[in-house]
Amino acid sequence: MENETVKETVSKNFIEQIIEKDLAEGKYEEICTRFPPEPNGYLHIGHAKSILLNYGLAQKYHGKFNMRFDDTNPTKERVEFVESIKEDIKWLGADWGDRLYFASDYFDQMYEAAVKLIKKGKAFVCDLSAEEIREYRGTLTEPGKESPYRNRSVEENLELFEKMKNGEFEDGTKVLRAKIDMASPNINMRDPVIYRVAHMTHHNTGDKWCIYPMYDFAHPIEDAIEGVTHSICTLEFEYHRPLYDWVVTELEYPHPPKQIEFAKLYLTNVVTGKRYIKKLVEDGIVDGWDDPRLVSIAALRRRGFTPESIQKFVELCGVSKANSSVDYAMLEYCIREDLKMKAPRMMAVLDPVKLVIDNYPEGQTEELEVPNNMENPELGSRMVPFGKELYIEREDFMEVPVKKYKRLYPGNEVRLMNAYFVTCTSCEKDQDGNVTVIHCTYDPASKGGNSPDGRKVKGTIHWVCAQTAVEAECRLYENIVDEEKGVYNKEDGSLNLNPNSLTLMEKCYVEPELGKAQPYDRFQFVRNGFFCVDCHDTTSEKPVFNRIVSLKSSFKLNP
RNA sequence: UGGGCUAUCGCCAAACGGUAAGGCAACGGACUCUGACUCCGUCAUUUCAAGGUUCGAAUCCUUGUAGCCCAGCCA
Repeated sequence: MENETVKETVSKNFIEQIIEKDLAEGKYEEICTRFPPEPNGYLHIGHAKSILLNYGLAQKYHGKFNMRFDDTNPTKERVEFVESIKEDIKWLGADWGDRLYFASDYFDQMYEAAVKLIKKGKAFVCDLSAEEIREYRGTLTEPGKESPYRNRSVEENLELFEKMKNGEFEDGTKVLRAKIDMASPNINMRDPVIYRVAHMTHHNTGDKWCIYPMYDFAHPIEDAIEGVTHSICTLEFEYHRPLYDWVVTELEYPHPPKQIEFAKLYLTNVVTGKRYIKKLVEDGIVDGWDDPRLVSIAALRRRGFTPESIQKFVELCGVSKANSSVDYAMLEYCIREDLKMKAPRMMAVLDPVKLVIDNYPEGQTEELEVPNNMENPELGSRMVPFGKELYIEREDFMEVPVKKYKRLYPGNEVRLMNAYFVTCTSCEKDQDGNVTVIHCTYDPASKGGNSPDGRKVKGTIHWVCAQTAVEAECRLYENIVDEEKGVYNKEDGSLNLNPNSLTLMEKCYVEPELGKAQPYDRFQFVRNGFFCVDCHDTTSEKPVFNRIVSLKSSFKLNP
């Protein structure tokens, strides 16, 4: 509700500057952007940048945002992907309203556009094979040769193209090419193929067509038909822009759209890129497209990231034309920032060891009221059971403390969070020297976590009551930091390690309240990080928590 | 070696000829019932390099250097 216009003076990115200039010059009355994925895979964090950028621009300048499936190549596309893409975009918060389109719905218009080019003498049917076309194209340093079919008459081209459409030719035997310039230094302009024959069932148009337009021809037409004003795409299409412009010019669209390119988003230490994620999935290195170790939108969602955190992240990354790789720490910052006030702060012991309070009455239990989020009273409070035997984090006890250690060690007094002060008296160990039980005494006067005599303790540790604790499984994902060799080996194309290392903590104890948590519920586990209930393993008796992100710590137990 | 694009702190990224924003990370310190959070402080005399123009250059000019992209009937 509040319009805290503290709005930091965020500088405008270069696309916003272009749009504002166009608007100021009256070039367009209203802008229109679009997100045009090919339904050939799942969306990932990189797409989020494009989606949120296009959607955000439309919002900011009170324009329109189109959702369009660029489904011009049936060999790669599946309906399964169009559904997942729609779901992911909705989840991210981009609302296309009723502006959902399919490039395949424009096939008739594209066909007519091709006929128009033929009639203008700007396109011709070519009989060269794929290999021959490649040979004729020339190289990066040498100009190409003109196709022997380049000078067919308009009538012949028209007739041949119609026959292509009617299925009279086999796949690969004929293509329609734009007639531009075989000597152009820009290879994209060397009579590019704009229509190919492919006898294949399309997910949307079925068997109606056996010829399909190429991206370079189809895309500008799609944009023009929809009234897109700013067609924002990634850098690799920059060199295609002359062709984009050629198409809209030759087709004589009254208000041609304009292509603008920006740099893709890369994240350090993770696998971005549809191709590589796909490979990890297909090779069985991960469980599926939504394996929480991935950075696909589905995976981030399952891991527990919020749409808000991703919006914030994309906003923070900015938009430019410089290839760059954003530090994963930035994403972590965004999710911590978002969940800090929203998530209840609960107690869970991931690596438990038993703590016995020797002077606590045998058989006694009590319930303590604990605030759900000390910094956000709106989240209320809960009752947490307490008893003689508790579990605490193994890490919170050291028989021989290291310097500066302020948690539990023989003789030291600490606070059990929101409960009592306890002083460690001794510990029991097994034959291997592992601590099995820690003994302590408590100060009944310190109930609630403060001593009436005003004495202070240095450390506060978290705990769960052994008798009422719920067993759970926690999955810790640790991002690989300072790992310069990365995940993908460019030399041999191999993927040598997971984007995040995974540690399974199978015997965790959580407070009873957490046992009731539902999929997607998010919590901060005191001193451990932010966790989210996994949405998959609902069959399991034990709740499963995915760690979204750990908490920062300036104290290292093992330096 | 043809063409297109890009170079500003460890990582993103502003600055549009007027004297290098901001965020992340890092590092100090304060605070703390989470070694978290919060708070305060430090962090580019210099913008890939070298020349030049100018009272004045990250911005303009020259010449280099490095990286990315393009030779699919993929998008």
